[in-house]
Amino acid sequence: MIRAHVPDIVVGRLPIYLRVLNYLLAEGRQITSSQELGDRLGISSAQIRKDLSHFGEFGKQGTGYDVRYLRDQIERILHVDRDWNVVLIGAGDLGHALAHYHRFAENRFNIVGVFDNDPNKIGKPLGKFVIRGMDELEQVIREQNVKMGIIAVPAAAAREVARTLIDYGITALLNYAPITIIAPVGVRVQYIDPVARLQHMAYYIGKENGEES
Amino acid sequence: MIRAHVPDIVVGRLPIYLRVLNYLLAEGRQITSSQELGDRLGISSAQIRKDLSHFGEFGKQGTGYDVRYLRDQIERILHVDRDWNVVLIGAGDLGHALAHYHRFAENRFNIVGVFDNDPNKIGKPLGKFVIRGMDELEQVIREQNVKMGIIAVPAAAAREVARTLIDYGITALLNYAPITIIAPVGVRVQYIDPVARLQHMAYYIGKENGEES
DNA sequence: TAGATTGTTAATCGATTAACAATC
DNA sequence: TAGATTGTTAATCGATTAACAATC
Repeated sequence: MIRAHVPDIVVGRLPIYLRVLNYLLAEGRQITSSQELGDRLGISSAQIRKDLSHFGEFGKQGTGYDVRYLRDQIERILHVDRDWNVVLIGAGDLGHALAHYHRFAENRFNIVGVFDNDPNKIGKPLGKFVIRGMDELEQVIREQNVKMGIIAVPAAAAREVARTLIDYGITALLNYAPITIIAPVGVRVQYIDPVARLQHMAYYIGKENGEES
Repeated sequence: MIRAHVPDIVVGRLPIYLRVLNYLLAEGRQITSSQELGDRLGISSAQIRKDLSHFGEFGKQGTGYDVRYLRDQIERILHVDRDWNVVLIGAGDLGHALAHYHRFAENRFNIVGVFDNDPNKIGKPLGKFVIRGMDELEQVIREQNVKMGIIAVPAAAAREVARTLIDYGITALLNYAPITIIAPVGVRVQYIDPVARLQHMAYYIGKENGEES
């Protein structure tokens, strides 16, 4: 049965399923089960079966799932069975690490340009890239049909960068700056904030050290 | 009224509230409201009031919240009104960026050591640190009362690193490697996976480009 | 006082889990 | 066939929202 509307939280788990399936494949496994996947991910088998049921039927009763088939299906569902071009804005330390991060290309997210507004950086090499000025951004986005952008600039510049990217047609933003981006409908934003994650965990550690909140 | 049990999802939003309160403070604002906070964060004012109600009463009817007071209270609740020592494992590109990431120290998360198992890296400088061997890890954790660890090693090494950190008494892991860590109770794990985030968004972009799932 | 906004309750909405018929 | 595991239903659990009395 195919879904009317898939909860976003379910979509967000598919990349994790994809990852564990790729590991199973690398181990040479041909068949798996919702139980095994759940054990590896620390979630219930029921949740995995329920999540998958939003998209179709992928297993066989009594047997389980063909690892490669399920992997391929999830890639198709997520639309990651193709290349995606991505622009990276910000050529500081973070931009440097992201420009070198091999997992993007391994997963078919191809960075097609690194941009910065610092005249001292423009024209300089960064890994296999040459840092470009923001004046070239629109052209690259349009010519390479870029839909995804990574924001790796300081907080003070991030809102303006987001606005520019959206103006130029970007509809998915991965934002490393510690600001909330209020985007128009049709534009997705995901946040990466390691400080917020540490703060989240600090709540629990502090508690266990015997203090009330 | 003080809570029996605060949902984890509520705790996870406190760092975001903290962030916007700090921005308001930097703008010189003295008073705010759940409405204003919600507008800035793209969530409902009701949710903010409900979230805060798990921890006490922080506002005044008819007036709103004192920005500084609420900020201080949330810092106290999250236990981020103090320094936390953190170890960083992995001195590759990612470790390099993290070692330079000023927001950790600005938010009182102090990296007290950078570790790697590569003999060619051990002893080399990395920003203000000197890369140390894994044999020094236990001593640093115990002497500096470290409870938090950041994992920035390749996937193949990450599980073993996590196990070691937990053995040495770490109870909060920020994991950048694309693996799931099954940790014992009392140990928290947070994940940073930019590829998973891009894949999550690819689902929606692909759809809008006119394809079924 | 009049106006505004909180804190809280109750209703709604949504996600997870348990259980099991279907079936490989 | 017997055993195993899926896909799905219904029940449970939890989170969000709406509404408003309390009150500054």
